[in-house]
Amino acid sequence: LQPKWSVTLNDIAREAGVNVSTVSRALNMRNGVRKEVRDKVQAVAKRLGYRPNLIARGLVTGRSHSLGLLISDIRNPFFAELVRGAEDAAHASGYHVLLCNSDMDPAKQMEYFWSLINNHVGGILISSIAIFERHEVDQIVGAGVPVVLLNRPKKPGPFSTVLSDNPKGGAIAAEHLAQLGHRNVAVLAGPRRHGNLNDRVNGFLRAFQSKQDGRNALVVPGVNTFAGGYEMTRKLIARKAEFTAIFAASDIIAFGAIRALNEAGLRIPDNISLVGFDDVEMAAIVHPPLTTIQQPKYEIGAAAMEILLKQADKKDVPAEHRIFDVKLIERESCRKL
Amino acid sequence: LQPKWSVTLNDIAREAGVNVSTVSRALNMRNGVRKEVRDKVQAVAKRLGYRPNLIARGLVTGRSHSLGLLISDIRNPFFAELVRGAEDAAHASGYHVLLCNSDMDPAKQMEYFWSLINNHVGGILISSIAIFERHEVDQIVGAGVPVVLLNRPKKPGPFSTVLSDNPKGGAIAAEHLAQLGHRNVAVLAGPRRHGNLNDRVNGFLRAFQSKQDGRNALVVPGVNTFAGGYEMTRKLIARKAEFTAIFAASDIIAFGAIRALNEAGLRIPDNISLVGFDDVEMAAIVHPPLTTIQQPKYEIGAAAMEILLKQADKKDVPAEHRIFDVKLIERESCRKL
DNA sequence: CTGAAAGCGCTAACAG
DNA sequence: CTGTTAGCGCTTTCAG
Repeated sequence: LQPKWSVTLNDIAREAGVNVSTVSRALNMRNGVRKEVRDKVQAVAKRLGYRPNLIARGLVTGRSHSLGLLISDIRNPFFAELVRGAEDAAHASGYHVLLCNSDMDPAKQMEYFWSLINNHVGGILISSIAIFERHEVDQIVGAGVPVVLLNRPKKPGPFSTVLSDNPKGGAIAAEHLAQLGHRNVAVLAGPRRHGNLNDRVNGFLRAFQSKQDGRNALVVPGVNTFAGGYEMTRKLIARKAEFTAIFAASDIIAFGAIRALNEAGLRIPDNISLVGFDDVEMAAIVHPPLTTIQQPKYEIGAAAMEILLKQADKKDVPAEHRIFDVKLIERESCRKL
Repeated sequence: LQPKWSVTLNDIAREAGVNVSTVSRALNMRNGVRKEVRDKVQAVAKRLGYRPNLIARGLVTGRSHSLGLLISDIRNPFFAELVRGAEDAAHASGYHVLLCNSDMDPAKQMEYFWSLINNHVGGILISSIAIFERHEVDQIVGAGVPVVLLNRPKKPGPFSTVLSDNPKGGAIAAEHLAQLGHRNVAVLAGPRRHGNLNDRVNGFLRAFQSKQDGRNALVVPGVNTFAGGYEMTRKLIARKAEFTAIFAASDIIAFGAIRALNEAGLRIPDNISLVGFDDVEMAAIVHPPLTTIQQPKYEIGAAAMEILLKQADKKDVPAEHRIFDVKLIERESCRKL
């Protein structure tokens, strides 16, 4: 049907008997074009099925139409929710998102970062690992692209941050378990260097041990996945640790714990109480329905993207910081001792 | 630190005292450059912190470095798994993926499609809706970009397809339920025009009703989400339909059904047996663990992407078709009548 | 209001 | 082997 792969401004210009620049102006609705020729140009464009090449446009304007989304694994439902919020916000502003899964691997993360830079994204949303090395921070800053971090507390510096009140969430979980009479609790902490998760367990520990009446928290590190939660719990059981409750630093870890507990013949909450963190959709339908700390995942993703959009393709927009509140969702995975 | 935003081939050329084209050749490791100057150029590039502008390169080579991923909702764990497979495959070939959530909305889908075209992606993987209108097919073909479909059976035509054997999966589910003695089963079918889901229920219906001994299947349409499964099941209960088992066309629908059943005081599998489709990770840990049809989601995504990569930025590569096998995973959500 | 020309950063002929 | 030139498709001066 079409001889050429795609039709360009030049094709329209020739067909309409005007100059390319006029076509450009006409199509971009700039004023400074007689209505008469503008209509004609637009008619020709339509007839030829013109599609603007945004890549070419971006090259000259210096503005991109895409943002990077650097997370650890989209299969984690927490990230799926977050990414959806971010994508919706980006789409509303006419931007695309490039999805990158780093698996918490610092090398892979930096590789993706530079690759995004090479593709001239307007900004990058990062939620893939907790802590950057100093030289990594320097590199990122040097790249000159706006960055929003979703995994570390606000810090003076060039990066915007948005996150939920993780320490408070941990504290709420501790209060809850303490109130139910639990004195020995295992905390499934996740990776040692994971900012959000660490904040949660630190918040938990501080609150739980504040009252010095023989409370005991046993923290076990691991991977922030279903398999990770499963493994941590199995280890716990194998080593015959004494505990009546578990605080999992994320729901996905809690789900793994449920599986391990079930396999070991331990019943929730009869033998072991369990509280998670995130309140992903599935938390309500696992068995038993999981008591957990809720944080607004979609909103966090959307808010982060909105900040990024403000900064994208601009310079010297100041960093911005937002913290979202958390709350306890009581379901059926905890019992009074 | 750097006065300019980013360093270009020109900067290197000036600094190294050679021509841009020489720099280009040297950096791209093309032969035809004396080792001596190549080393010098590369040294300068490194010192200046050169980053190739892939956007500009793409403009001249006509090749892109990104592919579109057009799905309905990343929050659906099935898609998350699929997307992860696709992204890994793309990344292995140096491509990025643009994630688009269409929510099964045909208009939104076409909007995304054109937007991807305007951004000159090398190909598009579509799994967001079942059936295209004729004019939509024409548009997509006319856009001249390779497309792999994940949601409709192989058809003679320009589109590659990869999917699992949905009819067989449905049939297996039917056999299983029939063998357990169920005669009245409700099937939670999902959207009427959803290719994969329709194939599953048709496969189910054909197998279930083949033996003419008074078997009865009641199919109820709805949305392919957790909320959708919940709603369909509530409707079923409200209308006091008679059934001893449910076949849900997807796990996510099954999860919604579990919630509705629980709320209604119906126990699984004591009162109602339930079988799903997909075998997402959560299927193993909901209560009770869900009997379901397994399909290789990650592999499907990866295979689709590999086909797309073969076709990306090339023309006249023939369409390719792959079908993946499915199998029954027996867990604890069904009982013998 | 419109055309001509320059150029974004890069590659790809074509000469030398 | 290397420099010169042209041009990808588009926007944006700058003249007219």
